[in-house]
Amino acid sequence: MPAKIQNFATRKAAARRPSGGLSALEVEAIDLFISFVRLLGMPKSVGEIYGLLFASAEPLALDALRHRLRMSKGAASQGLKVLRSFGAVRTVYAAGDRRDHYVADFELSKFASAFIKEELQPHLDSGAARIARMEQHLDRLPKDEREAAGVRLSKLRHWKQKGEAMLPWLLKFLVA
Amino acid sequence: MPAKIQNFATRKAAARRPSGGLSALEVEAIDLFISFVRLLGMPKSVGEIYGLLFASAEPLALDALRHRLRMSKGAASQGLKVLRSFGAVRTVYAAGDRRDHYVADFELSKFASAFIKEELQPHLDSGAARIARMEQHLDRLPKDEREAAGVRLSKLRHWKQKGEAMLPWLLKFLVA
DNA sequence: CATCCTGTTCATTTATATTTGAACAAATTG
DNA sequence: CAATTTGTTCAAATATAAATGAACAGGATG
Repeated sequence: MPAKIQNFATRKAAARRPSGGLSALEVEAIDLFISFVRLLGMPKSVGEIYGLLFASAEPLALDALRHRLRMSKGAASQGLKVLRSFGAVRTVYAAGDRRDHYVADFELSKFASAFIKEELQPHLDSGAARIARMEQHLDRLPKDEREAAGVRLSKLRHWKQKGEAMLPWLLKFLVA
Repeated sequence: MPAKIQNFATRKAAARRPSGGLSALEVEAIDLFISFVRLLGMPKSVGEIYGLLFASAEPLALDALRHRLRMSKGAASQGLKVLRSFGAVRTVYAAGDRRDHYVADFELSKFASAFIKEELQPHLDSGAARIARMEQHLDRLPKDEREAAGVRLSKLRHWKQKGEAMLPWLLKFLVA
């Protein structure tokens, strides 16, 4: 019986969907978010899912996403997992339906802070550790090479410091 | 005759190069820059080359890079081309040697502004174009859907504005 | 409690990105 | 100007990332 309602809605909307079940507006949104998530190093499927949820007025279940995006079960499940993990997407209750229905959270900052926490911060940390190790090696260098290497190391420390100074600012800027 | 000098230097330094021709310090620098360039979406080979040049006191020719990094001719040539293209590396004159000798430029901002110019800016531009197209589509939507879609579009405009505001600031911060 | 429904996991397949090396071009040398 | 050196390009090979779909787990449903 819910199937009937869904069929009706689907048929009605189909008139505005030239490209295989997606409206022009949806396609633009999906493209936009694909290129956005790729910039952050995430798989395309994550962008597709978020893009469609962003464009959709109603919450969508995993199966609806699957069918409209022509995407495998696995990719949809994984993509939603990622999006849930940093709160870019959340489930809403749908009476009399035990599937999870998803809506997009509109805060850009969800993506930004996930990226900072999962990508930038770890890189800065491992960079700092490496610089520390390089300082150890410096001591064991013959004095003629030590000076040149020391100049380079101080450059690295300067960059690290800059990166560390930037992160909190960036976060504040994007979340605000 | 230059070959003899190089041989001597190579043999002398070999004592401090446990891992196949590279000193511990060099390996750390290379690792550091590999992860840095990967973050910017560049191939690993670019990080290897820059890392070794960064660590080296003397300018290195393409063949020297090739051999020490055990990298193909093609990859070394391509990598240097990329690095040259945004000024992360430059050639220095070496008397009586017709090969190009490369040194690392120490300005982090070279990477940063290349990334902004080649990645961020184009994404922002294409995003802006897409938002404009979406506004066109909006007009052709039935009025009941237009409102919901309008709210979403205004979110997108807000993000775009934020991105555009951030870029100049970011650039200034990193170049300074 | 057997069956159906929903979603997850993961080995395999497919797609994409990177590297290799041989062919080539250009410049230099004797 | 033939031979050599240096570097580039690009088609093919390789390595890496992502998507697929079948097997599975758990929870609802009758």
